[in-house]
This record gives sequence, structure tokens and C-alpha cells, in this order.
Amino acid sequence: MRSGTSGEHSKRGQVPPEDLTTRARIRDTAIRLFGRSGFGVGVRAIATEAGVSPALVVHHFGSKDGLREECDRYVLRVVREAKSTAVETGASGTHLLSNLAMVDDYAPTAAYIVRSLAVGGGLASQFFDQMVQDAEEYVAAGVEAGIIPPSRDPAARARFLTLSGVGMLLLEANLRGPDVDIGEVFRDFAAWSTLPSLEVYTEGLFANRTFLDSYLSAFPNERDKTATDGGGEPGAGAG
Amino acid sequence: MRSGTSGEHSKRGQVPPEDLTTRARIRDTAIRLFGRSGFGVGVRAIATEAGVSPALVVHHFGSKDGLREECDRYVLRVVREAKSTAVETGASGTHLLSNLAMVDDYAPTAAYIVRSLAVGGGLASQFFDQMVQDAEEYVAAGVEAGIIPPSRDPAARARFLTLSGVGMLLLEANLRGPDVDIGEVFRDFAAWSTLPSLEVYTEGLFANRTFLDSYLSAFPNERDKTATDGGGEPGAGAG
DNA sequence: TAGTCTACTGAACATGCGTTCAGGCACATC
DNA sequence: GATGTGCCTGAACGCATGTTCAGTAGACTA
Repeated sequence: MRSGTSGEHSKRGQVPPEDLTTRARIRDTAIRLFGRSGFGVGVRAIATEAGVSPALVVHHFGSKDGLREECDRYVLRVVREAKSTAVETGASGTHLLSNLAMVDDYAPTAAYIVRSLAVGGGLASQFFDQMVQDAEEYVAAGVEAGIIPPSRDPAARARFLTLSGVGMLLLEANLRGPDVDIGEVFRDFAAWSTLPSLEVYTEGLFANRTFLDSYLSAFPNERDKTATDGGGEPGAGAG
Repeated sequence: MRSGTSGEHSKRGQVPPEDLTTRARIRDTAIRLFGRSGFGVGVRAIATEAGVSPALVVHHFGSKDGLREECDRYVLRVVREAKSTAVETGASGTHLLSNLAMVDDYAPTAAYIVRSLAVGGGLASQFFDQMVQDAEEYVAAGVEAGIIPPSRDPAARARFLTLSGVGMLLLEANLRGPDVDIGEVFRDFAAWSTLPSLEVYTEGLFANRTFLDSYLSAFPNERDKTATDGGGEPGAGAG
């Protein structure tokens, strides 16, 4: 499951830390510490871990916020690159984040993203919107391939699914405590949640169409009104 | 949808703040501010808002952590009481939290819980486990009533559903920014997510049983091996 | 060689935090 | 009236934080 030192994609892992620019080393250290313990970690801790003085950090990045912004930009860039290389494997949305966390080289990046989602802000929204869009395209492809039933509101369904996947992960990580190994969370979660998720996603959670139909009769939908594709009739919900 | 000043259950809302013990007033203020802005709010802010000196806060609660623990205990007690009064209405799990957030008197409590889930710790785990257990009983009742299909692992499915519901809410709140009206998040979320959730939960997300069956053939399950209740045959996944 | 620029440091500064402490005030008890 | 006994406050303490600043070391340029 976990690859790590292999692969063409991990240019980063091949560069020993002492060969990096001091600036890059500080940035990488910050991403690692932010990801491990949240954005509360101090400039002194980052500086010490990177083997420099606290003053040098602000010399390079202006302030702690400046460092944070640089980390955001870098993480977003790394994810974009990882996504473009992984596009042929079919990874998307939550799966992309999951893959990131599994590959050891990218684990700090994934941890940083999860921390970012836990506090909100610029990168969080940006990253989440990107995942929703990916999910929408991915699900649309599944619909076209016939393995996913069409939705009355594809955008809402994509957002729902993304929010569910990422939210579950976020909560699972939060419940573990302040210092979590995000990769471990991903692995554990994938292990126990596969069966229930497959059950819910193939057999559904409701044995009949009562709830959906009564909702649709209250808030009629174009697809069900015109019945273009022979879907279930709206009708009054039976109870 | 939002009730507020009505109802037998809201003993709290009927007591004007000036009639409360100073200790209780500090506790309520802390819950409100913690819920609104997270646990980063200072003792000075809480004291000022409650109309007392910072020193009095630690006089009553020993320390900020002491205050936090008292808030946790109180919130847990309020939720238990609310649950016991709402048990006949059939509210449970996420629905309980949702109902809490909708009723204006309980909104600070719900907000506090969400903040608590966002940082982890004692109350978070306790509250979440309680929700999972509620969900398990609730879903079991649904299965018995025939409106929910049985699961191969009811405990895992209950945890999955709870994690999804609460996680979605948590992430939605996080994405809104640092100071959110949790009640508003609940209302907005309920508005747009009803259709996609009903779709996914009644029609599923997969048009056929391929994924589930291939998983079950790789990790056989007792129910599907013995076929006690005439469920789908495991068989090799078709593709 | 002198000048300049960049990377970098140690020490100090300002600020906000949780917390402590000496004491004031009201009220009950003897 | 004297003596506690809780509730409560203003001011200060200790600490950690982000940030500033004067100054050093080395490399590159004129």
C-alpha cells in the first residue's frame, strides 16, 4: 500500500535536506511541523528544527503569516503537479488526498492540507472547491459509463459526496488527538470503512423510495416531472 | 423550523442572566464565547463579557482548563437531559445535534459541541461515541421496521453514518470561517443537502453490485457465505 | 583593496496570555 | 463591636509569543 522511496514522481524525496536552499528547508520544515501539530507551532520551534535562528525565518518570509502563505502556495503547487501526473490513474477528489497521504513523501503535504481544512481560510476553501469540481467531473464520467445513476442535481451530489469523504477524514483525525499521523488515519479509515461505504453506496440506506418520493412530491424536480428517462414516478409518498 | 422562546424544555431561556449565580453566568458566557470563536478566547474576554474580573474566573474554576472542564460537564448534562426529553420524538444522533442547533436556546450548546469536535479531546470522543451508539440503536430499529436494509456489520455502518453526518457538518462550519453561526450552518446544510442525501441513501451511488460483490469475494462475510436471509450471492465480481 | 550586498545571528522588545496576590467589601456569627 | 468568611477586584508576575535591530561573516564587484 505505501510506496515511499520509489517512483518518478517523488523528486522531492530524492533531495537530501542539506542540499536544499535554506529558504526551502525552512519552508519544508514549517509544512512538516504545521502538518504534525497544527498552526499553533511557534516560529522558534520551526527555526530550531530547521537549524536556523528565528530571526532568519522572518528575514526570509517577512512574518509568520508570510511563511504560512508561502507554505499554502507551495502545497497547492505540489498538489496540482501530483494531480496532473496522477490523472491517468483515475485518482480524484478524496482519492487524491488519500493517495497523497499513503505515499510517504507526500504525507506531510496531506497532513498540512488536513490541518488547513480544520481551521478554514484561503487554502482550505480553494482546495475543497477544487476537490468538489474534480468529484463532479469524476462522477459525471461514472454516470456516462453507466456505473453511477444520474442525479437530479449533479453539482449538489458531488459537493455532498466530497463533503462527506473529507469531513469524515477530518473528524476522524480530530478525534485521534492533537498530534496525529495522518497517513495512519487514512489507512485505518480505509480498512474499517470500506464495507459500510460499499454497502451504503450500492444497497442504499433506505429499503424503499418513500422518503425520496415524498420529498420530490413536495419539491418537484424537472427530471421527475417530465419523466424523460423513465425514472421512478414522483407520486405521493406512501406514508 | 426554529422554535426558541416556547416549550417546556427550555428552562434555561426563561431565566434572565442577572438572576443566575455569578459562577453560572461565567460558565454560560464561556460556553457562548467558546462556541462562537473557539477555545482560543482569553479569560479576560470571558470575564469582561460576563461583567466580572479575570481573577474571579480563576477564583471560581481554578484555571482556564478548570472552566473548560466545567463547561464540558455542563454541556454533556444539558445534552443528556435534552435527549431524554426528545426521546419520544425519535430524534437521535446527528438529528439530536441538528435539533439542538435549531432551537435558539440550545444553539450555544450545539456550537460548543461543534467547536469541541473540531479540536478533539475528552468531550469530543465521549459525545461522538454516544452519537454512534444512538445511531446504532436507531438504525437497528429501522432495520426491524423494515425501512432500512440489514448490514453485514451494523456497528461499522452506524459509525460510518455518524462520522459522515457530523464530519460534513464540521467541515462545512470550518469552511465558513473562524466566527460562524452554527445554527445557520445547520439550516443551510439541511436545505441543499436533503436532495443529494436522499438520492444517495435510496438509490445508492453505484448502479450495480460490482464493487460490493468483488469486495465480498475478497473478504467473505458470514451472512453472504451462509446466505441465511436470501441476500445477494457473493460470486466473483463481474469486472 | 575597498565597497556592497546578502545570509545570518544574539539579544532585546512589545504584547498577550494565564495566573497570583494582597486587600476591600458585604454579611453572618459570636 | 469584634471576628471571621466568601465574593470580588486591581495590579502585578512569569512566560511564551511574534518581531525588531544592531551587527558579523562571507562572497562578489569595481
